Amino acid sequence: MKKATIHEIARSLNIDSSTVSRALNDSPLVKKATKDLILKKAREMGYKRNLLASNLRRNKSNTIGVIVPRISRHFFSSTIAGIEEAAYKDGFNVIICQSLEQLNREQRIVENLLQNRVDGILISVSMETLKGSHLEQCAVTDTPLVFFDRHIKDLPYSGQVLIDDFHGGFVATEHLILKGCKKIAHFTGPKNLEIYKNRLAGYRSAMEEHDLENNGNLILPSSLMESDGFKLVAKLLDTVGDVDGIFCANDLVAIGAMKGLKALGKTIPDDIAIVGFSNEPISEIIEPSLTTIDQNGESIGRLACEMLLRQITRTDKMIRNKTVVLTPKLIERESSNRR
Amino acid sequence: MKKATIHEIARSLNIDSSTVSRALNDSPLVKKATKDLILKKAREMGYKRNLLASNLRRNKSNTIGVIVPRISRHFFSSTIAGIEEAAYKDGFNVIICQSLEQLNREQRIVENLLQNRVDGILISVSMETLKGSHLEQCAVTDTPLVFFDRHIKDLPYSGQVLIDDFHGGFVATEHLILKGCKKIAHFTGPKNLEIYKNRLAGYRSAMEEHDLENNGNLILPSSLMESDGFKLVAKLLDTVGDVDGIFCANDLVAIGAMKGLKALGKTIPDDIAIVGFSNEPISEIIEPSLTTIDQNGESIGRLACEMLLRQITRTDKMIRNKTVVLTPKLIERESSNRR
DNA sequence: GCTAAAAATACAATCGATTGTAAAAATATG
DNA sequence: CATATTTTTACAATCGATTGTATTTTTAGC
Repeated sequence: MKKATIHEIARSLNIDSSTVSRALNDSPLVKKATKDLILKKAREMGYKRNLLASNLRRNKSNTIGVIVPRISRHFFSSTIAGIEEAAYKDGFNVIICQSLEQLNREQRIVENLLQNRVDGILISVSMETLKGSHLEQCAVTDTPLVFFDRHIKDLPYSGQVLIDDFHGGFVATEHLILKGCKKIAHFTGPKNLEIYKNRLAGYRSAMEEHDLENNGNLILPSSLMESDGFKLVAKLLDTVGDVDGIFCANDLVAIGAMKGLKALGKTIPDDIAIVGFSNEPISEIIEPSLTTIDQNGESIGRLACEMLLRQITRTDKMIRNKTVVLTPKLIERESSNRR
Repeated sequence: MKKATIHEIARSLNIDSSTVSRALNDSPLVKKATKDLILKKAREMGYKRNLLASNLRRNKSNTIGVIVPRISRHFFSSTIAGIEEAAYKDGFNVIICQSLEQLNREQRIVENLLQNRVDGILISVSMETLKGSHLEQCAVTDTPLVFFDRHIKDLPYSGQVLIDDFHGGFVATEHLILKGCKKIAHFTGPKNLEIYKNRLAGYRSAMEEHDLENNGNLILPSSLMESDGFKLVAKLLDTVGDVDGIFCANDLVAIGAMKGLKALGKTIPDDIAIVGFSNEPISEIIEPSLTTIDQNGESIGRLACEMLLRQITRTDKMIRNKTVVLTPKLIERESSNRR
């Protein structure tokens, strides 16, 4: 069977391949009659443009790479939805990759995307990503890079779309305070990630503003797994007896905590009220339903993608180090609804 | 700044680019000393192989495309985990795409993957996919294709890795029967998809084998959304009063049904027992926890990918129309635990 | 030290599409 | 009808890497 390249088409019509190429790209340099002829023949021969060749020649792939820790996390799959929407609108393709929270996977992915000459990269870094040496390659190859949500500092050539985690942490904590909680603990995330540092800072700020104790005993580190939440409540109640509220760095930990508390015979929210973070779908379904902070993943994804596309098709000079911050919002549910 | 191609490296070392290429590919045709020299220079110049050019020339991309309805569905993200594991082992890259249950998106994705010259495609089709005309392109371009889970019939050139949905439906239904249910309804999925037809057939078979009524009133079609389950229970209890068990085609519908039943004042499992399908993580967390059927997504993904890779690197002739069937297993939880 | 064999490198074509420019064909102008 | 102008098509280089073959260099053997 023939391969069906523009050259095959050209040969079979006894014309030049450059004319075929132009016809297939609907160039005004080719007259209507010839175009029709070529298009018909192309269809007939089952022609399929070879994007490798085309991209190589044009030095442009019309493709952006997206790197997230895990596609199964609801927050990330909604950012991806937003990204794909924005990308599709401008005729760009999206390659989705997951680092599975591993730095070495993230490095391999970046390397591969750059080798495949994507036009730009959107990334939400892994928990293991402390610095961006592997991302500097993007600057070297002049590939625009935009962080969303989980970012790292000090990469001046990139843009970022973030949510105001400080505000989220503040609002979550203050909500518990307003519900009457006096001794509120915080289960935090990996301390190398800015977002968790900021949620923690928001917690601290709210506690201080209301003159509540927030010492080390009340702040327990987790690695964001459900099992962490389960174990941490036991530890917490062991060291600090009279906790009446917990703000968790994400919903999974919050759910683990709820299960742990139930196992310890505590009732939610009356003994201890809980607030999570992320508004995972499960937070609405469990019982009691979980009060949480919604981040609007789709907007984040859309905005990040739009920013990236602006850099790719930059009319003006490179827009460096631009930051957009979105404000998350509290979703009140039963887990904090104290009488 | 220079582009850093093999030609740049060659020029700066005053040797030929073919030698550089061979050195970078660790060919035995280049002696150690030159290799070292070239590698050093390449690193120094920040060389990055252009995979577009390489793949074009080699006519091979070392990449497979994966198409799933939605990456956020737990079952699919676990198949993807299995796929990536198997692909990585053989040095293949994976491009993940989601059809979002839309045929036209699925078509665009297939087209794009083929244009990008992936070495093979793994697909679990959308709900709208009734026939495989867009997939026939794979045969035309000689691109191996393997279905997993959601497949369509009559595409003889492809392989498939399925689960025994008939058995799953049978086991789920029989479980309810053994738990003492007499009038069991089934909320089914889109009837164009084989898997839902098979689950339904399994349900029917179990009911018949135990001489239980299974007429049309008991079989209600859903489009697999939580909201469907919620609405369907009301409808069901309206038309058929004394239902005491429901087997749902997936977990989401089951959860909707549970919520609907609670809203109607029914208790689970005592008034009505429920069984879902898929073992989504949420099924373990809700209360009562949901009895369901586990499909072992990771194995499916791994096996499908291995089958595809075998076709890509086919030693023997094309293995066509091979089918592997996995047996799903029942996970007993509270939603069916009648006294 | 000289030829034969082996090792290392250079040359050149190729993958498929794109694109600037030259050439040819069609049309317009006087 | 001859020339100028415009349209259409052909030629040829290019993107960056790979690879079969030819050539040169090195090593071996005597």
